[in-house]
Amino acid sequence: MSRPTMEDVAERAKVSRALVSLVMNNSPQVSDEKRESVLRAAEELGYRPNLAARQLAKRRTQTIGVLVDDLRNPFFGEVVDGIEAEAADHGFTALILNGHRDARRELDAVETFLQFRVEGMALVGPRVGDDDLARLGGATPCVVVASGSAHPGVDTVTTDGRWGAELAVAHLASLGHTRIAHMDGGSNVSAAERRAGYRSGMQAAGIGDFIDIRVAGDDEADALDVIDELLSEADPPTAIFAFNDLLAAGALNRLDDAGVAVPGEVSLIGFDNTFISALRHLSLTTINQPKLAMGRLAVGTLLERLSDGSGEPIRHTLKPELVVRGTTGPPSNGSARPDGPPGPHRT
Amino acid sequence: MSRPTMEDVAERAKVSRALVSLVMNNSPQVSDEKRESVLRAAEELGYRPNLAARQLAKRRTQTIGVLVDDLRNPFFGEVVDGIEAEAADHGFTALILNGHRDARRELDAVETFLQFRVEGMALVGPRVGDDDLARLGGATPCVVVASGSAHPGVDTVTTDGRWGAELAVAHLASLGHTRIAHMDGGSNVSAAERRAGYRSGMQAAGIGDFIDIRVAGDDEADALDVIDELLSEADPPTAIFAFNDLLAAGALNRLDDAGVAVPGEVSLIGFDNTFISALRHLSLTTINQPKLAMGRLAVGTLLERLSDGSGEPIRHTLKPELVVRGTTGPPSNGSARPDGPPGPHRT
DNA sequence: CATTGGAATTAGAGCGCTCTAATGGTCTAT
DNA sequence: ATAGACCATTAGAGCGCTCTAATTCCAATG
Repeated sequence: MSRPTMEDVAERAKVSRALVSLVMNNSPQVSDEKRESVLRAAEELGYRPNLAARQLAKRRTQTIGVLVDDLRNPFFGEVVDGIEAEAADHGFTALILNGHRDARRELDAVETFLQFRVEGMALVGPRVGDDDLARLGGATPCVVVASGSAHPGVDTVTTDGRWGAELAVAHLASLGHTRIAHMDGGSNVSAAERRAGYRSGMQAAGIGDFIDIRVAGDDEADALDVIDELLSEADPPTAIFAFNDLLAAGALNRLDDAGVAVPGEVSLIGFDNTFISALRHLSLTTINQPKLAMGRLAVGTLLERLSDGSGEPIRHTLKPELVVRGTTGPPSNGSARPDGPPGPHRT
Repeated sequence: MSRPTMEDVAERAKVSRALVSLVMNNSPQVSDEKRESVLRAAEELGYRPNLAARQLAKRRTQTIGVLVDDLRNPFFGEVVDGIEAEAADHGFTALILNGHRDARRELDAVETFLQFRVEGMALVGPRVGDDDLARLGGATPCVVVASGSAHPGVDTVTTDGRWGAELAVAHLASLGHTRIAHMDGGSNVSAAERRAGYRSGMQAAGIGDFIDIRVAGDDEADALDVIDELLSEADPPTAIFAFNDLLAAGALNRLDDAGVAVPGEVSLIGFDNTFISALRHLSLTTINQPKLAMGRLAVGTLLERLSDGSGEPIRHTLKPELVVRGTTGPPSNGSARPDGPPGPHRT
C-alpha cells in the first residue's frame, strides 16, 4: 500500500496534484505538453489511481453489484457475461458475488454491495424473498434477473416462462402427441409460470383433458422417481415437458436405464438451453432463454432507474424460443392415438 | 450517496465520531451503555460504513481479487467456491472478475484489481503469459490456480496432471487395454503435463510401444475429427484418454454416432470431474481435481505470502484421483490383441 | 485530601483523490 | 493602454473514515 500517489506523480512531473487529476480523468483542458509529462511520470513510477480515494472524492463508484445464485450453474454464467458487457459499455465495473444457493448468504452479499456503495444491483436468480430485498435495497436500484419479483420497489428482467412452456407443448402437440406430461419445478420460483403455460398450452392444443402434472424439482436427481412412476402406469405419456434441462437430463438417464427409446417411445423437452443440452450426447430439445440479452437488459434497466429516479416498476419479459434437437419426435403409433385413426384429437 | 455518515450516527447517539468508529470495529474498550446507544442510532438511521472511506483510512482493503478464466465453465465455479470460503474465514472479501477466455481482458481485470488495491490476487486458469503477469502484479501477491506458471514471482496451486494421466492410463491398462490413445489438449496450458503423464504411464504399464497421441483441444467440438480419424484406422485403439471431460463428451457423442459401443468396444476416460461427467446419461469415468481444496489452498498461499513477504515461489501440487463411472471396461476380446482375428472395426 | 492510574472518550490530523473557485497569462477588442 | 474574454493551471477544502495522542472521568491509594 506504499504505492506512489498522485502527489508523487505531480512532484516528478513538476506540476500540481490537480493537474495530474485532470490528466487521469482525460480532461480536454490540459495542454499536450503537460499531459505528456504527467503520463510519463506516472508510467515511470508505476502509478495507479487509488479507486477507494477516487470514489470517496467523486461521491460515486461507477460500480454495480452482481449477485449470482450459483456460480457453478452455467446458465448464470452466461447472464453475467451479458451484464458485464453492458456495464463495461457504460463505464461501470461489475462486482460479482456468489449467493451459494442460500438466501442468508445472498443477504450478506447485498450488505457487502451496499457498503461498497454500488450504484445498482443485479440479482441473478435470487432466492431471497421480496420483502427482504426491498428492505435491504432501500435507495439503491435493484433489478432481479431470471427469478421474478412482484415487489414494486424492484425491477425485473425475466423470460416469459408461460410462453416458453406453451411453445414446448405446441411443439410436442404438432408432432402428434396428446398425452404430454409435465415434470414440475417444485419449489423453484419459476415453476408456477411454466406450469401455467403447460396448462394453457394443453388447452390451446385441444388436449386439456390429458393435463398431467408431476411435482419433481430443478435438479437431475429429482427426475428419477417421477420417471419410474410414469413408466409404471398403464398408459404412460408419449411426451414429457421437463421444468429445466437438468431435470430433463435426469429423466433421459432414467428412461435409458429402463430401456425406453427417446424419442422413439417417449419424447422429452427441457428448458433453459444451458450448454449441457447442447452436449451432443444428450442433444436435448429445449426452450432457449436469451441469457446474454437478459444480462444486458438488466444493466439497461438499472441505468434507466438511475437516471430517471423512481416510478413504476419496470418489468421486462423476453420471449424464449424453441430449440429442436434430438429428443423429440412423433409418437410411436400405438400410444399416440388411444382410440382410432388420425381424426380430431378426442374429447 | 446521501446516505448517513458516521458523523450522523455520532450526533444522534450524542457521542463523538471516534467512538462510533470504535463500536463499528468491535473495539472492546467501549462501555456497554455507549455501545448500545451507538448501535441503536446506527440501526435507526440505516447506517452502513462506507467501505471506500474505511479502506482509505485503514490503508488496507481486506480484499482479494479472483480472476476467473470463464464463468460459464463449472470447473472454475467450484474452485471459486473454495476461494470464497477460505477468504471469508480470514475476514477477506473476494472480488470476482471474469477473464472471458481472453488474455487481454485478463490484463484489464488485473489492472482493475490493482486499482482496487486488493491485497492479493488468485488467477484461476489464466491465459495470460508469465511475464505479463509478473510485470503487472508487481508488489501484489499473486497465485495462479489450475494453470501452472514457472515465474518465480508467482505462486501456484495445481493438480498433478502427470500423476492424473498416469492414473488414467493405469486404470485402463489394469482393465486389460494395451492400445490406449491420448486425445491431447492442444494449446491448453495443462496439456503438456498430462501428455507427459500419458507417456510415462504407458511406459510403466509396459505398453510404451502403443503410445499414440492425437492433437485435439479442450472443447467438445475438438473431439470430432480425431475420433473419425481413429475409427477409420485399420487397428483402432480400444481405449481413449481424453484431455478433459468436455473433450470426452464430444468423443462419446461421435462414438455413439458411429455405432461404437462404450465401453463395449472402446473405453473412454476424461479429466476434471466436472459435473457434466456425473450427468448419469454420460456417466463418464474421469480424473477428479480437488477443486474446492485448490481454491482454499490458493487463499492460504496468498495469506502466507502476505505475512512472510518474499522468498521462494510456493508450488502446491495436489493429487488427483480416479473416479470410475460407466465409460470404462475391459477391452472386447478381439482388438485387445493387436494381431488377433476379430478384425478391425471398420474403415 | 491530593494523587495516581487505568479505563473510557474525544480532538484532530491524515488517507488519496476530486472539484470549485481563484490565479495568472495571453490575446483580442476598444 | 485598458478592459474583457478565455485558456491552462493551482490552491485548498472536503469526501467518510481510522488512529494516535490527548483529555476526561472516576475509583482507589497513601
